[in-house]
Amino acid sequence: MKQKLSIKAISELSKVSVATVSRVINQNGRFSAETERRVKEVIAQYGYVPNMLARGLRTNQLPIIGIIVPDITNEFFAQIVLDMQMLLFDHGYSVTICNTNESEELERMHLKALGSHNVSGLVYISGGRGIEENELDLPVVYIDRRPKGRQTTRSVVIESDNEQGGYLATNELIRCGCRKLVLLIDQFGPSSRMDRLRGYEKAVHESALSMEVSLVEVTSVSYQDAYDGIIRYMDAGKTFDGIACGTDWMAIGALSALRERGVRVPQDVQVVGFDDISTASIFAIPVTTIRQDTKAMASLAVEQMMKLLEGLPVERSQWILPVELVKRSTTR
Amino acid sequence: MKQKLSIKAISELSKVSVATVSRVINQNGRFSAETERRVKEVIAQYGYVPNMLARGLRTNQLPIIGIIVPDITNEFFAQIVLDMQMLLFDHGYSVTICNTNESEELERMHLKALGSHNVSGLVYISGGRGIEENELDLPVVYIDRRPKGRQTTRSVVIESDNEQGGYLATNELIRCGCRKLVLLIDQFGPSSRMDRLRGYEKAVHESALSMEVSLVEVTSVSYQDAYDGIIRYMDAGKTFDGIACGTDWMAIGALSALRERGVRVPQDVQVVGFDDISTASIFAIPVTTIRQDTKAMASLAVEQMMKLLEGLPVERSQWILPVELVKRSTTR
DNA sequence: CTGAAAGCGCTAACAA
DNA sequence: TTGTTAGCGCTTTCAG
Repeated sequence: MKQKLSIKAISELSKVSVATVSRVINQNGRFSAETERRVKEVIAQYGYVPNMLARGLRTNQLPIIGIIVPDITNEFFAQIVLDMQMLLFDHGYSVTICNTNESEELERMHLKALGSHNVSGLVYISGGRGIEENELDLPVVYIDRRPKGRQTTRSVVIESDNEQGGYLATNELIRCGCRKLVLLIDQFGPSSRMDRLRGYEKAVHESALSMEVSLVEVTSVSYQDAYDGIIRYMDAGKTFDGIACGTDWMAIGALSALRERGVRVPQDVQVVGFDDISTASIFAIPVTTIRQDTKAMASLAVEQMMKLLEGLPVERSQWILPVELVKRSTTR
Repeated sequence: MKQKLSIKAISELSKVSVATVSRVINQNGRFSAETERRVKEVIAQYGYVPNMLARGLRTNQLPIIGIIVPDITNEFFAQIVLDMQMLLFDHGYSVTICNTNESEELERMHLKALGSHNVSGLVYISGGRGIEENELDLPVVYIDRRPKGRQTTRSVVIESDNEQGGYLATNELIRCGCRKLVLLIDQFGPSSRMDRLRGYEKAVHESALSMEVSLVEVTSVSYQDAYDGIIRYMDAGKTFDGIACGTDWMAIGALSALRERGVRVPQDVQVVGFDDISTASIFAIPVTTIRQDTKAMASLAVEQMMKLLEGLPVERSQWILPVELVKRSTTR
């Protein structure tokens, strides 16, 4: 097996001290052009790769970013994770994924593990309690959620304009003639969902029409819970003509429930989702939804993370990205 | 900020040597019950967490498993990754995800990075060239692909019974009356797709009917490529009455193409997918497909990985998991 | 500009 | 049963 070389081996091969090799590798300190050339040559020739553990032990950190996410199976999250992973890789960082399944217990344990691995930074995607001041002194980028407590100094929040999204969604329904709205959300409700709610209400308020609005709260953002929730709601004899959903999968669950009960969409009831995952566009009735710009979120997240890592000032600690209504067939 | 304690601090606090603390933590060597109690108490009280980097530097490995996957955005892969991450976590391992985007270049670079981080093992999900003998001396579990070269000693292959899957798919089409089949696959074709092809052929052969079979090769397993492929095929004037697809997203792309051209499913053309991702079940026409048991794959993968890590013998180096036909509405 | 040497936190001989 | 100590491979003073 290809024996791994140490910096010592390289130093001997290139007739300089390990200190100098280290300097060349990290491009700090001084060294002559000639030395640099020789060292680099040896490194290239033998395919030397520095041992990150040893380096990490000295510097107290590894070029790894921990990503904490509720469920990588959710396309919306997966998309962000994918993009971040690729971008971070270009900066020389690896990522380690921690699925929390929305469990705070698991989150805490993951946090501990990440700490013991001396990761350089953390990305929190949606949900969870967030990191507390002084718990782990790391740069943190929050995506799609605001931490509960006060925001720590070395952290940045990135989210879509959820309020505007909620507003656009509700507005679309109202504009298309809905007067009895259902807001379908999960009861867990991180900040992003709360913001959407505010947008819903703002739109209703602004319309100045006599509207009826009710909240249907379900356990999770899953297809199944949404489906069950709407079935139950209908079976309780409630009527409505529009549903604004917290996520696309919820919208799809709701649509399935409506189909199950023979309700026509968009004639009898209109529906708007949120996120714009690919399934939304190819569903039986392509779903009108609010698109979040996952690519922009990922690249902004990485950009800000790099600044935090380098100790550079960040322009702002909260970023709000625009959203967009994608009109398809579940609204008239 | 909560100062991180070292093993030395713990040893002083509990009035024993660092060696003893290490013994207690790793539960090896000998120590009295009383000592153990005291050390454990101190550890618990101060919330001490061992520094994995230092440990890794000594032992030459970190409790991290690298997962190499083409695209985490694909639900089929995401599901396996999610389950493995959870299971591995229970064994004290973290995972780091490497998206290769099907690029061998990226794969090679990831491999290098993983090596420099001294990961304990590797999981290869679908695609890529695989690890070569003596390239990196690690336990490797391959899922949904067989390595190209000779299988290294410390490796295990886990895959669905793809041939049987192909057979079931084609058989279903034939049984439902199809006589002019299209096999829609991606030209990249890792081993799994080749096996499916063999299954397709076997079914055709066995039927002893006069069948017409043609291959439509597309660039990738994406929705769009499948859609384009079928549109192009139809526009070239070709006719057919059944399509067996390499993946569910391909099936969904094909179905969209058929709808676009006004072809009725399953009356005029019948379609079978592969994988059984959730979108398949809620598509406009719920897709008949071959279900792969991702949960079983993930848990078997982790189980085998643990054996390899512990140097235990593995019962077998190749595992083939059963698949299942899920009949829905794209076949009669 | 370069080298010698200390030490990051831990494990594993080797002694006691 | 426990303690002492030598590194693992690297970075980083401190001298030269």
